[in-house]
Amino acid sequence: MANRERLQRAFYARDTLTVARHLLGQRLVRIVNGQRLSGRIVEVEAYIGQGDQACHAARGLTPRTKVMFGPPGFAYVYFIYGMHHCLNVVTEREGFPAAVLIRALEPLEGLPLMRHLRQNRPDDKLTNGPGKLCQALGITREMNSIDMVRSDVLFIEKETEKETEKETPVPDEAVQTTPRINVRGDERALTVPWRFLIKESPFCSRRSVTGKAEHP
DNA sequence: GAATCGATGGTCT
DNA sequence: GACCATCGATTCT
Repeated sequence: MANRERLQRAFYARDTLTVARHLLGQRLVRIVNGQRLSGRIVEVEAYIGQGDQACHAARGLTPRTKVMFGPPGFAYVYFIYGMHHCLNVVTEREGFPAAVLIRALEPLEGLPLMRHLRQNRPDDKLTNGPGKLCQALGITREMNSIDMVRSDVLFIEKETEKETEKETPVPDEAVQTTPRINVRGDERALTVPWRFLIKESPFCSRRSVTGKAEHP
């Protein structure tokens, strides 16, 4: 297999919505004991600055949110509900707290180990949620503040479409945006369409938001 | 399919 | 002591 190109600092050092949109289709890679575990990113959410009440950094710099105020391309991993971890990638310039939460993957490499880490749940439920994908890839708080541009254990590889050498492997027609899942805050935080997903992917955490289920 | 609820511990007031 | 960017089981329609 050819060596894939990794996403560089400049990719992350942009407007958070742009980064979120273009993370769709890219490949998240985790190396465990020399083994590759990876998945295609199919769902993300943007958390942007102190004006965003749903953003952990809304209340300013604390020990926990410190990474979000740092340079782009670093991992922000937090522990929640006493049992789950969630993975973000820091975006924008140093000093401006923002990040993209990785919410779901389509499993690509290392399925046997992922199944083991996920107690043999069905393949379409291995990584279809932010807590689940961290469990499947063995991502914990120990990886908080890792530089994903330089790390040998956690990084994102560029997926280029063979035919068209566009920046994104996912065309606009395949992308859907919705409000973010399970956030608290003011009206703006609850309604702003900062969740991005690949419409037809069966590996997203949910298909629509409090929406009527279209039934086929 | 949708709504409800318990588990469980770090973070911040 | 309240809150929580979740998950999975249970209990409904």
